[in-house]
Amino acid sequence: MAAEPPLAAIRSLPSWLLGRAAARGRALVAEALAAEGLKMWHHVVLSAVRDLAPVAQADLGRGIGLDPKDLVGILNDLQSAGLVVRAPDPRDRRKNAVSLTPDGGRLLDRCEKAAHQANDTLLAPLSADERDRFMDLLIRISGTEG
Amino acid sequence: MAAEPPLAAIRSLPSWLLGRAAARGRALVAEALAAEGLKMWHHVVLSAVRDLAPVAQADLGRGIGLDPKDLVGILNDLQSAGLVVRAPDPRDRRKNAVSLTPDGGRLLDRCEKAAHQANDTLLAPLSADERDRFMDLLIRISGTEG
DNA sequence: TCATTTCATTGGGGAACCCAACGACTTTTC
DNA sequence: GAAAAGTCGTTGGGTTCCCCAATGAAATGA
Repeated sequence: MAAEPPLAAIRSLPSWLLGRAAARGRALVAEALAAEGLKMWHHVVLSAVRDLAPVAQADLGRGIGLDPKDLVGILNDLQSAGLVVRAPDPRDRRKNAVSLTPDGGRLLDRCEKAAHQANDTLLAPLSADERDRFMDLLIRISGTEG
Repeated sequence: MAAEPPLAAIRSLPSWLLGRAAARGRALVAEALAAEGLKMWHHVVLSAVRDLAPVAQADLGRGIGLDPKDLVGILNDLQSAGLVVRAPDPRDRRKNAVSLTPDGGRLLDRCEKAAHQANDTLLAPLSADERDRFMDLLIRISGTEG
């Protein structure tokens, strides 16, 4: 029963540390993407569209865990900027087939570079070996592999 | 250059996984604390007050990284519920000396139990050894040790 | 004395997250 | 082939977290 330093009760909670680390990561990535004029979700959607195109909005949202409501706004932004196109799906007229434009592909490349740099900064305190280990643990905790 | 599975570009970003894991942790803790009628920040402030009392609001906010503006609202809630008291500091009349009431202490105990259970659920996929390792890495990434 | 700083408080706001309901359209089922 | 049930994109609402600017009161240092 050693005397705990002040604030240890909160600071030693995994959920607390996770929140702080995530906030730091978010801030670093947001700062990096701001140079391209994009938010985090713009980048995420852009990347998912490249991987899945042509894809319906509902499938897109499910793939990245984004609410359909919020996806509408993101796609409006991306389409206005000419990074993405929505085309009616002839096989199912309820659907929009979302695809990447050449401009969107180029911007995505730059975003990925920026995001990777931000993540390098985030993980700077860790060795390469520790980063691998960290990612492995993170994947198992995040519930992403379902 | 093995073909990456779809969505790997985003899902393999540490900042992305960190965000998902933190969201899961937040949800688990929020659910646990809801049984006591408290939000995450109520619990955090309550815990910090116990460790630091009597403490000025500004010091409290700095200790847990909470904006002074938001701290006002949290303390209003806690004081209305009789969990915390604000007393003018005779040595510096600008300050409010915040302290815990007996009720606040009892509720905090219950909150800590609930929060620990939620964190056990969060870390359930990890062995005890891996949890220690994960926490160590997390501390170094979160920028909390400054 | 007076300039600077810190205090608690009020104001506003951006961004991530989630839920309910709608018209248009599809598929299923009788 | 018509009604039922489900899905699509969209619009509406809402909560939580995180940060900045400005105020009046009070302390501090020159």
